[in-house]
Amino acid sequence: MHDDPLSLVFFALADPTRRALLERLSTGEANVGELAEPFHMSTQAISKHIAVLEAAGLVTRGRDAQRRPSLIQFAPLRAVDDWLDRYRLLWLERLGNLDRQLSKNQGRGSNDV
Amino acid sequence: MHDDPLSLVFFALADPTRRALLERLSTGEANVGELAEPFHMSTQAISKHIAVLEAAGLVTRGRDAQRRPSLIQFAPLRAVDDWLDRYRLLWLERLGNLDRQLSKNQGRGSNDV
DNA sequence: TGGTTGCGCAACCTATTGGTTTTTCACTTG
DNA sequence: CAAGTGAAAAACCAATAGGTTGCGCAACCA
Repeated sequence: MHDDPLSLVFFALADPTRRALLERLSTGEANVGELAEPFHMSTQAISKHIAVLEAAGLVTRGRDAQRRPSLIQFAPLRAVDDWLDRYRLLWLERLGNLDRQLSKNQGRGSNDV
Repeated sequence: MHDDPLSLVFFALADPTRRALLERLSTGEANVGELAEPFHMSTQAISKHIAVLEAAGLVTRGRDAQRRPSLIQFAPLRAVDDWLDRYRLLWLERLGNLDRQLSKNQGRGSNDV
């Protein structure tokens, strides 16, 4: 694995289980046991997944007696959003061109978006 | 690797080399030889990276004589954008709360964003 | 004090990555 | 047709991902 921040975030998100964990955490903090319940996977496996999310900065872990609740963090998601920015312009531009194409010569073949 | 579309996209993006390739391709199509040049890596290695991008739908490959130019595709990036939507609301909300906190009681401790 | 709960850590196993080199293929050109 | 070129395919290898089980530890409970 590459360890630059953005790669860590993308890598963390490249797994349905971890995205589901994140979604669950977006409704409020939870400890490992609670997070593991919907999945048929050991709590240790979930714990590892959380560690990956933590490495990416997507969650932080607190302490409440012997529980270790995970809390979602949005900053890395904003980083993804920022990274997307450079392409947003391009895909809008391409949509614009497409629109122009469509309105210019209506009723032709060969379209590839 | 999990093979659901979104995981493939995130996985493809979780590598600085592949993100650089994508950025290069955002300026126009290019064949493997051209793409490989800035990196000190074999063209075969680059070819594999492109295959990963292709699996995610981020590029398509055309044909021009014996060249096989890669062309960027924006749809998967829009999918990422859509996926982010569900969190955008939350992080804005949190920013809103933060703003309210800040304006309500200016000059206190304990802030965690 | 002794049992239970929540969780992290380490060891271990298998599948996959990410690079290499070698081979094969498709196409152009002399 | 033969030779040269751009690139994919295949075989191979070391490192890592992602799961498992087993163990230990700290905090609660009886």
